[in-house]
Formats: sequence, structure tokens, C-alpha cells
Amino acid sequence: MSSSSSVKRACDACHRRKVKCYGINPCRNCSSAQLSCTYHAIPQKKGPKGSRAKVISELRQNQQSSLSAKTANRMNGVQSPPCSPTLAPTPGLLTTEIVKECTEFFFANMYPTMPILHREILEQQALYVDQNVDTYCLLTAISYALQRHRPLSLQATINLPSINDDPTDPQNHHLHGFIHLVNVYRPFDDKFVALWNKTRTDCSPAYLSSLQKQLSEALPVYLNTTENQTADLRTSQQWLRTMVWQLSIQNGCLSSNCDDPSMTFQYPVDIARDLAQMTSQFSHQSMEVHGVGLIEKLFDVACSLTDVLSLLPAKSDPFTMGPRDYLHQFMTMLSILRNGDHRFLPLLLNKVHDVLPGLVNPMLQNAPENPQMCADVDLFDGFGNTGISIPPQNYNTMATSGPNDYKMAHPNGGLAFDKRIEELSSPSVTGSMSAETTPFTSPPIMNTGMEYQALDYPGFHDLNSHAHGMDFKREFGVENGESSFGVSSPGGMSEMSSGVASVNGNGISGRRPPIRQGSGSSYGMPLPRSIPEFNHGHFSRASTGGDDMGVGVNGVDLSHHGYR
DNA sequence: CTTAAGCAGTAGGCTCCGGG
DNA sequence: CCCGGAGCCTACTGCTTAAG
Repeated sequence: MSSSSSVKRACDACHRRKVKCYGINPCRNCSSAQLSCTYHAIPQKKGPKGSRAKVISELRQNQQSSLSAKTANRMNGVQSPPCSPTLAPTPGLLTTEIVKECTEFFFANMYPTMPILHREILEQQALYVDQNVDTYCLLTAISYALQRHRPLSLQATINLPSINDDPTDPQNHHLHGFIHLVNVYRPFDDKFVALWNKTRTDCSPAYLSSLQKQLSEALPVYLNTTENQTADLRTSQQWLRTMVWQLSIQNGCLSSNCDDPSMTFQYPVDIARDLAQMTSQFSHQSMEVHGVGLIEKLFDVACSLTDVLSLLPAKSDPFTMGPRDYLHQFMTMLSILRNGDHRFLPLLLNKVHDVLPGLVNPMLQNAPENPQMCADVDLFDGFGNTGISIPPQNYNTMATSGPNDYKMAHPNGGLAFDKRIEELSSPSVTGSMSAETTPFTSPPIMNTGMEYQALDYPGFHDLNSHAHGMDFKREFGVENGESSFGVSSPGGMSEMSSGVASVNGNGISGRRPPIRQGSGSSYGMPLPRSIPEFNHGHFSRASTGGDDMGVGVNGVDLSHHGYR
């Protein structure tokens, strides 16, 4: 404590003893202790030495970590222990029971897609967890990943695995699925990432077509894998097909009269149909276990579907499944997966509203603040038709078109929608447009810092009268063991729906940033900040370092280890 | 636009109270 | 007597603003 009588400088002895010095020589303390009163100590230089605000940033970080830990514990109904002020492990924070439960959960659910830990070794080391810092950190990371629904970010330094790598591993049989997953991602090398990030421009239709072919052949029709693995494999495969298709349209490689379905504007519908049919066969749990990575993939596929949806004619037969029904399915999935933690639903709804403004009640813009409002959303007109006759609000923002051009794209206007898309997406056109005005995109629709409360999406009224709040399995036709959708070969390219690629459409609205903005969205949509921007199950387009960018599977970098 | 002065916030050193 | 730590002091830093 400093007082008005404090001396400017304490003598060496008083300074060392931390007692009040009176400043005289010899001072009272030195006199009574019979010490020589000296002032030899060299005062330290005052003021900050390192970078400024180091302490305050540390404090902020510590408080944030503490808050996260408390939140996580509260979620599990566990009383939060006092936060350790040091970096040392807090005794009792990670109990044997928690370690055992996490281990069990990991090997039961996540090991098939993340075979990165050896169970016996892990269990052996877990006994000495307090003596083994590395294992402690690893187990803590697993706990964190499980509690926070985040994939492990451990970087693989292994070669391409094979079934016979370790005959003693009791989990060996799970490698089948993992190798399948590697095969799905194998075609995505540095070249693809460079093209994706636009650090390369030599993108040929033949290359993209070859990629689609490899993708469609990457998985066998019948997978000898667990349901969890199958859900991840099938979803990843369809999502990657969508990514390649997006690259195709970015490079103006699509054509309305191409023999290769993957090079047409209809392809997202095929993908959506296949994925919708596949996901209908998966249990809720088998999809949720993959966390937000799988949700993002569903979201990406649904976004591409939405983009082409505005161009499709109303289905003639209201009693068959169509693109809008697939979209409905994806919305329902986004609304119920992850226990209502559906940040992607409002993004998709906003995109639908933006691309197909006639479909969604304008009040939907307030959806995040008004969760119940989703129950009243009438997306379709009751006959499975979207509001095709209503021009997109921002259509006239496109550089190549005046406001009146819409009439040309309208069915009555007489311009084929494929023709129209080709015109809009051809390099000669897009080259004159800014990245912001590229077709097939969504404009920035919300702030990055936006957080969404739990948002119910009980469904919207449409022709198929999907009941609100329906059970997941019933909703997707699983309960009675059959899908309510058309049959298509899993993972393969399917025939186009009849009549979908005909002349129709109202032009394509929106703008698409060419570079993926560091989020799960392939549309450059700013996602809520709460959605982790790292460790998505796929790569990010935010990076400009395409050449050294690894293509990952659930956060595991495969590109440097022969998975090319 | 550049430069310098002023200002506010920050970090670290200091004294020394008071509990053990 | 030891020493943790409260409170004060001051050098330092980065931002803002005014002057040239």
C-alpha cells in the first residue's frame, strides 16, 4: 500500500524485507537490525516490455475459456469446478468415468470415420492419465470434441491405411469404411483446390467430368460398413458432387444439351434426389454423430438445389416427388438434426426467400427473432409450385440485364432457361461482372456475428402435406422400411427427372462471391460466428494458398500422405 | 498527406500493510 | 520475520487530432 509518507525509494534492506523505509540513511529498520543501509539496487526500467495489451488479452482468453468450461459443464448437468488459475490440469476435472464414457462413445460412433486412435493403447494410458500429459491433452481434446460437437483436429501423419495394417487391432474391421472415405476424397488434390480457390484457371470440362465419374464410382452400391459410416460416406459423396458441379458452373462448363448429366444445370436436382433418398434410410443418430460437418454438407447441397429451383417448371404431376419436395426434406433435416441447433436453417430459408421471393412469406426475414414464425411459412403455393411468376427482387442488379430482361427469361418471354443460365454463367459474361454479381449465389443475408436461438422448423404446408413436427423416420419414410422417394442408385449419377430441364425459369438472382468465405457454405454466405470456421469436414475456400492446402476428411489432412 | 503533440490506456516496478 | 498482494507510480504505446 502506498501512503502519502511513502519514500521515493526504499533502501536495499527494506526493499528486500518489504517493510516501510523512512528514507534516511541509515533508516530506522537498518539501524535496529544493525545493517548497513545501502541503495545499491539498480531500479528496473518501468513500463511495458513486450507487446502491449498482452496481459489484458490473456485475461480475456482465460475468462472465455472459463466461460466455455462452465457452459459445457452446465450442459451436462455437472457443477462447474473452480477454475484453475494455472495451466496445470485441475484434479478431478476429467474423471475416470468421463474418460471411459468418452472412449466408449468415440469407438462406438466416431472411430469408423476417424480411426486415429488405438483403443488398447488409449485405455492403457488412460489409467495413468494424470502422469501422461500428452494423453491427458488428447483425452481432453476428445471430450471437448464430443461435448462441443467438433471434429478432432489431429493431423494424420500416416500412409494410406490398409485392412492389414495392424492385425491385432480389434477395431480393424472399421477400416473398410475409412478406406472408402479416403477413396471418396482421393480425387480432390491440389489442382482441384487451386481451381476452387481460383489460383489456377486451367479448368477443363474433361477434368470436371472425370472428377464426377471418379466420385460416382468411388463407392460400391452395397457398403459393408456401419450405418454411421454409410451416412457419412454417402453424404460426403453427394456433397463433393455438388462442389464439383459448382466449380463447373463457375468455369462456364455447363451446357443444356450435354450428354454428361453432371455437366448440365439439372445436376443439383439429381444430387439432391439421391441424397434425399439416401438420408431417408439413415437414423437420426447416425447422422448427428458426424456433427456440424454433415449438416453443412446437407446445407451446401440444398443451396445448389435452391439455385436451380427457380429455373425449374412446376411439376405437372402433383403426386410425385419433385425438386421442391427434396428442398423441403433438407429443410426439415436442417431443422431437426443436432437437437435444434440449426443455425443453417435460417440461412437456407433466407436463400430460398432471396432466390425465390415468391415462395416465402416476407416476414420470414425475421425468422431468427421469431422462431414460431417458421410454422407459418408457406413455402409453396399448395400445388408444389413455387412463385415462378414473381421476378426475383434483385434480378435487376445483374450487370448484363436490365429490369425488363426478366420478361425475356420468363416462360412466356420465350428464352430457354438453360440458354439463359449459359448466358449468365459463361465466362464472357461473368468476366464483366464483379464477383459479387456472379449468378448462382446468395447475397450476404445476415451479419456474421449473428447468433440464432433454437429455431423450430416444423415444416411448411405443401402439396405433400408433411405434418408439422413429424417423427424423423416417419417424415423420411423409414418407419415402414421404405423410402417415399424414387429409387436411384446410391452414389451414382441418376437419370434426370422428366421435363425439368425444359424451357422455363425466371432468371437467376443473387450474387456469388467466387471464393468460399471461410465457412461451411459454398456460397460465401457469412455464417454465424458461432459456427466454427475451422475443422469443417471439408476444406475452406478462404485460403489463398491452394498449392499447399490439404484436402481433409473430418479435419484429417490426407493430401500429403499419398491420398492424391 | 505527413508529422508531431496530446491523450488515454496499459504494463510493470515499486512501496509497504498486514496476515501467518 | 516472511512474504502475498493491494495500491500507487511511471514509462511506454498506440490512437486521435491539429498543424504544416
